[in-house]
Amino acid sequence: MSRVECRLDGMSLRHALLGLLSERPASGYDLLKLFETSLATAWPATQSQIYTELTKLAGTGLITVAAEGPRGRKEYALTDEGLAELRHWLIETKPQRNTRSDILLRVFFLGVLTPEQAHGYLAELIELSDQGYQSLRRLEESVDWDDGGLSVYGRIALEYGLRFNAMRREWAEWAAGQIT
Amino acid sequence: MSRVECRLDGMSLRHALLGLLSERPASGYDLLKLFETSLATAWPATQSQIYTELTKLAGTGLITVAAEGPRGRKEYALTDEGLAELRHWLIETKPQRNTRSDILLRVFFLGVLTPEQAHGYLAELIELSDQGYQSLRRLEESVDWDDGGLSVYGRIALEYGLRFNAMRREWAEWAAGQIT
DNA sequence: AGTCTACATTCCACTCTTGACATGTCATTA
DNA sequence: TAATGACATGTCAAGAGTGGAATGTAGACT
Repeated sequence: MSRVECRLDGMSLRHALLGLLSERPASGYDLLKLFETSLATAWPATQSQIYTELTKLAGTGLITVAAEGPRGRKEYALTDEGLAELRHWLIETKPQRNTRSDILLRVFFLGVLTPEQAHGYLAELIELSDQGYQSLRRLEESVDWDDGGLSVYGRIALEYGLRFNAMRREWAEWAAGQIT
Repeated sequence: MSRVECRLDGMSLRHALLGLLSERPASGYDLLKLFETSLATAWPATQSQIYTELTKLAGTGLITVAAEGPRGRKEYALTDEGLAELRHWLIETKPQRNTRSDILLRVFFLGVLTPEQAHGYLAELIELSDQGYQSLRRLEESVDWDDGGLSVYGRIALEYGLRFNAMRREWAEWAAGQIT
């Protein structure tokens, strides 16, 4: 009740799991698959990370083991406390952390390469952006957009990815033109 | 010479430092300031991280203490080995790591909020993007673009930031329209 | 009956990153 | 001369994230 929880800024993985469980109960394995498909672009996570965090979340009562299945399968479900925590995370305006981009970081130092090599790097970026764009288009076609609550906002997140890749491609083309 | 260096994927901070030192020698303090200004958008780093990494880099011979100054100031300079490592990092096509974005992650779960609250979140994003854009515009005006090698590619990186923030603003406005 | 694939979890060792704490010096200016 | 602010470095604990190894079960197909 009156526990003093010194909530830190990070812990987005925790909230990603709560968010996915807010839709429907799922096992660690299910969640891993969901991360690989829907959340991969926003917040990639590995198997070991997910299972570790699930154990912690169950320990603090934000989720519970709702059912046990065939192969030692544990199906987790969100508790009321967990939903409250998820809402808190979404509403309480946590100043969002700066994103890191090693792609952009490299750009700063392209001056140590020859112009040809720099062009090569930008060409790679263009290809990468194209691939990202195409892969999202394929995802768009394969997903059933009449699904759950994730579908509305999942579609919005996907649009972000499309626009981002398009933007990056155009920028890289422009940048290539800037290098004599 | 024939050391077998099992280079891992990450360690971008290391290369960010090598990159900055490729321009001119600098102290930890100088580098901290450079991170705050030029590299802040691409790869934020804290003081403790920078000093720790500088010590490590000096230990492995990628940089050296070129001079000592007034207040225990140690001026580091890139060695030939360090330059080689920087070039290696830039050229050897390391598949770039996925970026994490808690901003985008939240979007997936806006369904647990009311439409009004979701609109509120998107409005925050619009404001954030505007602020980012304006702040980069101000940086653009304050920087001497006839400076060193960083200026050409620094300008290109800055353009990336401008386009990114503009894209995100437009996307958030579009997204707000998608929510009934 | 044997084999293969998908399902399913746990543990470990390591690096990266953050945020705070701790310490001290030089130059300016009030 | 005393205070202040910019300069300058170092250390530590804890959380976040990576990558791999180890283990085993259920179902489907041959």
